[in-house]
Amino acid sequence: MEDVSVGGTRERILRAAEVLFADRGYVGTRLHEIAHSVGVQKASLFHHFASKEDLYREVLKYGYYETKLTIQGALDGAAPPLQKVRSLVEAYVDMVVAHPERTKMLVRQSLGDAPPGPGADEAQRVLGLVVEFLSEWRLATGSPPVDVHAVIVGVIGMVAFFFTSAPVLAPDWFSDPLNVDNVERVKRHVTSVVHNCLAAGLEAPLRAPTTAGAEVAMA
Amino acid sequence: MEDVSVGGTRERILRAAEVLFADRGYVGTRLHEIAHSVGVQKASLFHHFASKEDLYREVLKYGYYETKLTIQGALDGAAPPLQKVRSLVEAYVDMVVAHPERTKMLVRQSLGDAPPGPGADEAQRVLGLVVEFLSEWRLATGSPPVDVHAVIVGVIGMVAFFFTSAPVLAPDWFSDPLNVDNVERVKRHVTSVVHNCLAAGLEAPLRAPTTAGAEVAMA
DNA sequence: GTCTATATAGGGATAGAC
DNA sequence: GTCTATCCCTATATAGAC
Repeated sequence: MEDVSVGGTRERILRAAEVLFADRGYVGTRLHEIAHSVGVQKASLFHHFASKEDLYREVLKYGYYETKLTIQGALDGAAPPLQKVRSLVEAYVDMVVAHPERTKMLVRQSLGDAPPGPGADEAQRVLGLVVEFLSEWRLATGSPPVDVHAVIVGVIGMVAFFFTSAPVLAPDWFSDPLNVDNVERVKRHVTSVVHNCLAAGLEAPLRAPTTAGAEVAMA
Repeated sequence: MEDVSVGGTRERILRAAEVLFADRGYVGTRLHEIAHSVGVQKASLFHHFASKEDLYREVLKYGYYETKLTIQGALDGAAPPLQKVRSLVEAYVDMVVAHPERTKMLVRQSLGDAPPGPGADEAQRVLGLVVEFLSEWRLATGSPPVDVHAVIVGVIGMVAFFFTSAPVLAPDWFSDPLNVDNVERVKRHVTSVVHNCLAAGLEAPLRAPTTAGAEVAMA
């Protein structure tokens, strides 16, 4: 998988397409706009990609690839499991913050926006990594029968919703998804939820640090 | 606000449009499909609605209206607050299950799918109802400084994601959003999360009934 | 109030010069 | 590898008969 972060017209197209696909959806995005955003003519796109659908799939593939890297990175290493859970949440949130478009695209994809393609399989494989980790750990520690899938899918939904939909739904409270305070607030909340779910039956249930700053006035 | 559940061509158009808009998004939905689904000719739609955009807004307006009714219904009455919280979650989940299309549409809307219109204001007003209820209750009970907005927005995101995206993301675990077991599982999980968040500092932290049936094998 | 027929526009994709 | 010009199709919307 090639690095998309530097030069090359092909790469610049991919990056521009990601933003636009995320913002307007597959059908809502016009090739004209992508081309304009890159600074080339529409016809030039067809030299690099066979079709709009092909371009979309390439963008999506790269998104899944990096997501998988992020998750695996947090899962590898020898840290104690409970610490890993925290790293996982942090890494995931950081990735969402760093690439909001990508997350928006994945949400759209899961709404059934575009040609299914190979995307679904890839997503399930990434999900499987986390499920496996949590399941094994849960069995090892003998924590009560938590619905591991529910925890994970719930977290993905929560985080995605915070950064993609909350600015529209609750602009007075969460106007800027890139704001550092907002990011910290989400991390704290999500970590707290996960810990409560997983440690629900343990001796000393972990709580996320409940800072007073978490309090926010009504709009 | 007229009742949409019975006869009338206009009403049948609204219902068909809701399903299609939810499934394919605003741009992805063709007026031809809506007409075909109702069993009339495309041109007839323009007798009932001024434009595609007008039709979309009408559908959306009705969705917000019923959502508001649901929330208010759960909030009214004299039940003890902690019980109300549970009713709120149940009522919300039930509504999502009863009208998956509506929820999908609202998620799409919050992704920025369509002409903003009056929708955003309406959504914020509904959200405000819940924020107010939880905030007042939290102050009264003196529970620790929870981020009320985070809890609510998180729950909305979780539930929406379970029923709209999970079937695509984790089909082996959550293939059928209408399955009774799945619905119960979601309710249990969400209620548990909310209780843990709100009762985090109370004397006897409430836990949702953790049935053994919640456990699910890896796919 | 619903139909058939048509106007008008825009989007994806191709041809072929440079 | 990028451009201009163009083909072809589909989508929204309108006109006007019944």
